[in-house]
Amino acid sequence: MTSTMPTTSRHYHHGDLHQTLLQAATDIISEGGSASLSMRKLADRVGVSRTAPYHHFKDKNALLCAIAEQGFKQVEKFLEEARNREQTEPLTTIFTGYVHHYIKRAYQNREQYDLMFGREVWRHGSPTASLQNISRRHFKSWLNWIDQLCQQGVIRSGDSTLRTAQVCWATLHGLCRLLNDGIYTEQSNLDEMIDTAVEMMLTQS
Amino acid sequence: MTSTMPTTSRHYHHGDLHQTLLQAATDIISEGGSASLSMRKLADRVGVSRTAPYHHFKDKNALLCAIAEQGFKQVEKFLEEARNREQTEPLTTIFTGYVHHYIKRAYQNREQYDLMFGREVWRHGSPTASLQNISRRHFKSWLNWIDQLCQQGVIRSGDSTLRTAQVCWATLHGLCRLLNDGIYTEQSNLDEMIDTAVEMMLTQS
DNA sequence: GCGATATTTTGACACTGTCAAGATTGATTG
DNA sequence: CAATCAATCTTGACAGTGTCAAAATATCGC
Repeated sequence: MTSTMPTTSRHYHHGDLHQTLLQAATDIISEGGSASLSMRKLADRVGVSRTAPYHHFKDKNALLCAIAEQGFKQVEKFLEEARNREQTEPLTTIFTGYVHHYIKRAYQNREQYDLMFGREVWRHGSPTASLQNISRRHFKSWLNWIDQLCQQGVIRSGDSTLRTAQVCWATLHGLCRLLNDGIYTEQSNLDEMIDTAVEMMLTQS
Repeated sequence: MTSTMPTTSRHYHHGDLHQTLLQAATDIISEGGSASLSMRKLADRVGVSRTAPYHHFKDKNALLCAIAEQGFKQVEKFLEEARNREQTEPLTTIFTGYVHHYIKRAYQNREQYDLMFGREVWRHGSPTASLQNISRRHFKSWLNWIDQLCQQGVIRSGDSTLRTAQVCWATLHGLCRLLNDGIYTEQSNLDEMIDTAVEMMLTQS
């Protein structure tokens, strides 16, 4: 039945435990946060013994890093898609749309977002090499875009576009966190807030 | 010896365990985050038995809330002091100074800051009633100030000063988090970034 | 088929939060 | 001053946690 399994995936006993664990862990976390993820319960849910996951992820930390990594891949892909629309849509529209999307995605995947940028991995844990790489790569993409938008006069730039990119992203990030952490609970005004934030960045008042 | 102890503090067996616990817990957390705070180790360090703290704080959650609460008290006090200087200093200078101070304080007390605004308490835990109160009160103070600065033409206001206040604070918060969570590790450029952020908020370009 | 290797399991250890029940102490009241 | 009562603290216990070591099992290359 699984005899003609090709290419990439290994499937010794379980099929593809690595991928299964990743998916199940993401599900668990999306409900109760990374604190609610127990390696033992995870193994239980997937149907393997307590320590089986340790052959696919060195640590709980490594598992969390892998989840974060997936998030970066998705966001990076979306940024590319946005920039590919540069010929067909006005830049301001694209940028505004991207910001709206970014924040909403962060909200829909709060816990994953927290892993991507939170202290648990980056300060208390130890970010995987590959997580560090993809994270750096993604920020470079963002910087690249903001730089272009500054040159094209779309975004208010100060002395340094690097600083501008940092601050712009910090603003997005701040909004995400206030939403995700349950401080601004009313998402009814969310769109308004995002628009206000974007207006602060754009050149046109 | 402790016979003439007056006024506020109780001191049955220990002296003032409540306060001692709060202080010790703050110390522990400031090193390794709230995850590194174990109720048992805390009790141990203070020199009482494992469950003694539970007579002063219902939960680990309650203890964390108490720590967060102290943080709000300090920040609130500082905001008041800033506004009291309104006659003697230009408003722009005061505002800029406040922002710098706010972010630096957040960085110096990262873990406490995380408790004040993080998901651990606000979403996964259950914020104490008194924590909710002081937090709300503090945001009202901030809103009040921003409202005034908008009216005085210091800060760029959009349609709603409420939204402006939210976005301005989100920006501060975002910077704090990027710093605190170890994503922007170089604090050498911190002052520049803060200035860029402030410029984005001010009317004068 | 055989040996090497990847994968999974069982057992164990030290740790966690916190509940229940008992012991001790301090304040209060008669 | 003595007795009562409540506040405070301790000991014992339970179910959980992450993860290491060693043993068992399955799969692959030859």
